[in-house]
Amino acid sequence: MNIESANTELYTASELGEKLGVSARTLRFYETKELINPTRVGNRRIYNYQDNARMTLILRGKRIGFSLDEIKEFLDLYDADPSQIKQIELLHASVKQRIDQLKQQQQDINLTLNELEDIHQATTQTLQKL
Amino acid sequence: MNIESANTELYTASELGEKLGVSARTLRFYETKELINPTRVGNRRIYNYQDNARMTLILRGKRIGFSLDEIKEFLDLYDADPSQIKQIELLHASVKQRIDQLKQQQQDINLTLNELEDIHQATTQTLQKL
DNA sequence: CATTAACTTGACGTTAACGTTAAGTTAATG
DNA sequence: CATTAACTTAACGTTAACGTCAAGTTAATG
Repeated sequence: MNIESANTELYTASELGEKLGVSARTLRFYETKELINPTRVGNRRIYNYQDNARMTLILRGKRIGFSLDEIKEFLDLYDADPSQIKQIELLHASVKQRIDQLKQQQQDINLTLNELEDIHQATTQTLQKL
Repeated sequence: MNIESANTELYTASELGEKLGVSARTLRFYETKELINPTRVGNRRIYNYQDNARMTLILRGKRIGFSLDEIKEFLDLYDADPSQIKQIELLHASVKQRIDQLKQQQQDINLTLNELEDIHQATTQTLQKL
């Protein structure tokens, strides 16, 4: 990375929380769960660009409906050491499982969306006739 | 509905639970939450085809990541009396909200699926080379 | 430099979604 | 018809994901 693109944005807990729409308590909680690990200056937490990115991933996982434990597994996959064959096989299997689960979820969402859009059309028409 | 298509399949709590992959306790719990309302014979619960269908909807909602309260709202929409204009407007608005939320979720899932499929390809290749 | 605002670590409280006994009731069967 | 298997309600237990004080510490500012 060259000097110009060096990313130096830093946040306190409440600042990052504000930016992401979560409480500072939530950030501390995620830290105890080892989902994030902000730098300390003294004993104050400082969140950098990567912490921000990691939190964004976490929140995406939450919107999908994953538990924090599942999200942690997920993140650990990214961090896993790929030099061990056993590790790769585990990774391979668990990634496959996730993919299948998400595809199931896509189907569920599509079914639900279809029904909701039918209802939406019907109500829209009914309201227009008034 | 004619006689031939009359659906007469009936289940006890544990039977339906077995069929759906949930415990009988879960069915009772959902009943206290007013998500389902099986017929009673004496004080034994009997679940019919419609209870089954309703449960299938509920479980789909859960897979999508909705809370039981959200699912109840959702089901109440289907049951809502569409004769009142105020009701229709409420329905219209809340359905729109759900649709938006589900579309956001689709995006989140697509992003996640793309990343996971990249990983899956990589691990597949690595394992094939051995 | 005194004070306030923002931070820190506990620790207890809360809600959701059930699991798990416990203690009694009913249906089925040898 | 006695017993067992499946049911019932009631009540307490558990885990996840934070919220909410409380009590102390540090940074910023008039």
